[in-house]
Amino acid sequence: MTRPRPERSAASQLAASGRRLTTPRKAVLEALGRADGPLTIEEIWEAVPDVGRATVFRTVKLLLELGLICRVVLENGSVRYVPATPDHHHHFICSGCGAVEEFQHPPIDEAIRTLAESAGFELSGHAVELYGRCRHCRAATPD
Amino acid sequence: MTRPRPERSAASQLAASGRRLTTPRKAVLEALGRADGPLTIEEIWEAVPDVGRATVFRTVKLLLELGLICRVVLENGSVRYVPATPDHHHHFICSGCGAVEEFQHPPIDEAIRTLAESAGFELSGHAVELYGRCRHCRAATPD
DNA sequence: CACAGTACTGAGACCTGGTATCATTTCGCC
DNA sequence: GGCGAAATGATACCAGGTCTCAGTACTGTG
Repeated sequence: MTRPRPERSAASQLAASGRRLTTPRKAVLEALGRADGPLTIEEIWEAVPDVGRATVFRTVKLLLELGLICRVVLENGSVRYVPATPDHHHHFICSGCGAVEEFQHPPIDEAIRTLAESAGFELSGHAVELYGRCRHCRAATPD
Repeated sequence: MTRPRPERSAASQLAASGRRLTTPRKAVLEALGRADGPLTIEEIWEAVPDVGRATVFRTVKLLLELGLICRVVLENGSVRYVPATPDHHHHFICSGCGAVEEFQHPPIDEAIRTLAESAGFELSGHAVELYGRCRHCRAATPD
């Protein structure tokens, strides 16, 4: 098996700060991996019986800090979570099916950097979220 | 007086949908205008005595819908509000002083449009927020 | 293996931001 | 002035999230 296993990096990332990859943590990570869309905390909790609500919150917070999962803010302000690719990326959120696609697009980052520089800002981070309808939903119900 | 008064447009915008520019609404709008940074709901409420909490929430929601104010999501997820310019714009949020600057930068929008098109997305909207330190704060405490 | 120390957990109380309800008030218009 | 719609304030309520705490699981050291 040469395929990288997510647990592997999760475990080592946690270990690096004296944390452990426990059963509940593994379960939350797997639940997010199984899902075919972003989940709310509530949905994660339902997908993970035998794990307390507080633990789900704690775990999600921890995984966020470690960059193992990613918070997605929908257009209406509600938040959901998806497993993250470690690289810098942005999200496209489909209002039809709720799917979230990650994308990278250097021109956007480049434009942002240029702007910040010319305005004298020192960037520490940025968030870009796109809202609309994906190929699938457009094909299903074209205007 | 040729200078456009915000109340003017607010009143007409409201009237367009059968709404009224009442005392509490004017007060909320003015409180946001007086502030030199984005306010939380709580701060708005404190700045506006004699207005009920529920009314503040209702008013903010309404003003948002009308585009008269703008929601700003901070890096930690908390939300604040600033009076909006009616044009499409993005935000730069300073982690030092909390100031929010609006900016327009066509290259960013252009890059986003290009990306969406090539991926087959139908865009309905997008959010871009930049986080970092502004000129002032950099000057005050340079690294 | 025993033991000590730390990380972690579940249950539930709690806190906080926001909404729903409803009787009352305000405003625009006739 | 009087009518009806819009708006309001008080308050009860709900949901998302945190805190506390007693107990459990794991790690490593002798």
